[in-house]
Amino acid sequence: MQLSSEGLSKHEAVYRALREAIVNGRYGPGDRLVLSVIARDLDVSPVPVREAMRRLEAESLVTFERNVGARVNTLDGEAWEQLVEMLALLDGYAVVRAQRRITPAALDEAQELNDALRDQAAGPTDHERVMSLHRRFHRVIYACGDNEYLIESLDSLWDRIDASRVLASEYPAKRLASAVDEHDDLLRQLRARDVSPAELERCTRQHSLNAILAIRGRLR
Amino acid sequence: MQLSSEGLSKHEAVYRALREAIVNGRYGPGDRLVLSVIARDLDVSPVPVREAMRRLEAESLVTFERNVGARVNTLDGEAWEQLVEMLALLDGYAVVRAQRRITPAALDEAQELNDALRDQAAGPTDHERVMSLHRRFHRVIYACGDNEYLIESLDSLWDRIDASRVLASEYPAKRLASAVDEHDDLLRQLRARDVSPAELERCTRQHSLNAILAIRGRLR
DNA sequence: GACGCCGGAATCGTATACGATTCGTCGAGG
DNA sequence: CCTCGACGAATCGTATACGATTCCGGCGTC
Repeated sequence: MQLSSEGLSKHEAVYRALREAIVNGRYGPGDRLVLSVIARDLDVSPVPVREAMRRLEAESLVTFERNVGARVNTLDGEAWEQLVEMLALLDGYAVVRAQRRITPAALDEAQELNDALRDQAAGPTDHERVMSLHRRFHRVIYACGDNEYLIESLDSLWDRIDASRVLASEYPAKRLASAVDEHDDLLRQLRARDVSPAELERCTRQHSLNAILAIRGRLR
Repeated sequence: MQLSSEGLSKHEAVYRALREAIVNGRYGPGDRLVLSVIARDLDVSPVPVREAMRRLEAESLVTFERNVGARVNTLDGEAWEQLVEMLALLDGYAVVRAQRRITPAALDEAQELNDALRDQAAGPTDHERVMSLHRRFHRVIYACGDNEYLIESLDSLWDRIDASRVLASEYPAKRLASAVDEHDDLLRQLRARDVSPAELERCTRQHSLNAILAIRGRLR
């Protein structure tokens, strides 16, 4: 692991490095995060590492056990579903907010990302790329919603979901194909501008909840 | 300030003490949190205090400025409205989840809290008590929703809103009276069980958004 | 052979120490 | 009297040190 050493304080650099490693799966659920090891790896003292880990703890990415140490958080099936349910809620609302504000440029960008996603669905699955495209697609729309806290919460939720590795390991190719179609529908609705907000929200929520249905039963 | 010294690690105790002080307004928005001062106050070294503050930072209750120090977060009018808008979203959903699960006991408890709130609305306003009753009312309902992350997020949102002191200083007595009536309506709807979830959600959302309307203009 | 106890290694939690940065103030020069 | 610079106090950020707790493996006993 390496520190991006651009005038950041060390705890900040450690924080970013650890977070990135957890969200991208280089540390998986249940993995131990030993202070002294990480400190040696990154060539800092344990103090800033502890600060970084406290922040990660507050974000529910890691869990501390007193006098034992920290581990990357693990989600059981139920917890995972509850998280995605919240994602569905926030995402649905973000889309409604975006409905009135979205620009043609943003619509085009989202369309491109979804087209790229469709290509991925056709070929052999590169999970990392799929997850990245998928998130970027949704994030383009969130950005139009123009509510900083909403975006922040959505990012945090996505990070926790990514960190759980459930999507990376259990997302069926078949579901991806459906998701791409649902994205197209969503963009159509946003372009048309004649869909009622309530209907748009209901529909978008369902899109997220479909991920639960597609994966339910695969966990545990 | 004092530490509740029950087998907690020191950073945990400091964290709770600081958080409580911020949410209850003993530290107000913009107040400085000087490490060495707090450490001396609580009779610990600065190290655990820093850990506690990093957690508070991650929860957006305080903001650090490098080499300068930490302050209790300040919300401008727009940020405050965005937060309450998110509260409306989550709260509305929590109520819908609670609709199917709520017990007569919970309904009674909520009714008692709202009755107490009505008493407060009549007499001279004790803001702290009003805020406490109000939160407890909503929390009883959240608990029935049975989604741990939803509850966690709602608590975190309420803490940020309380910490901003906007409600404590700007909530009009008139609005409190209306809110009490809306609470009664909500309980009626929950008891009746014949309201559609969509309608219940719309209605509950509006209840939270009314707080924005009541306060808009008073800020800044 | 199974069980429990003991001791050392690993790791955490906190205190202390100290260099680095910022901010305010005071004095000199204009 | 105002402006600018320099110095000192306050505060932060990080390293190091060390006691406390937990974990684990080996040894003795039954």
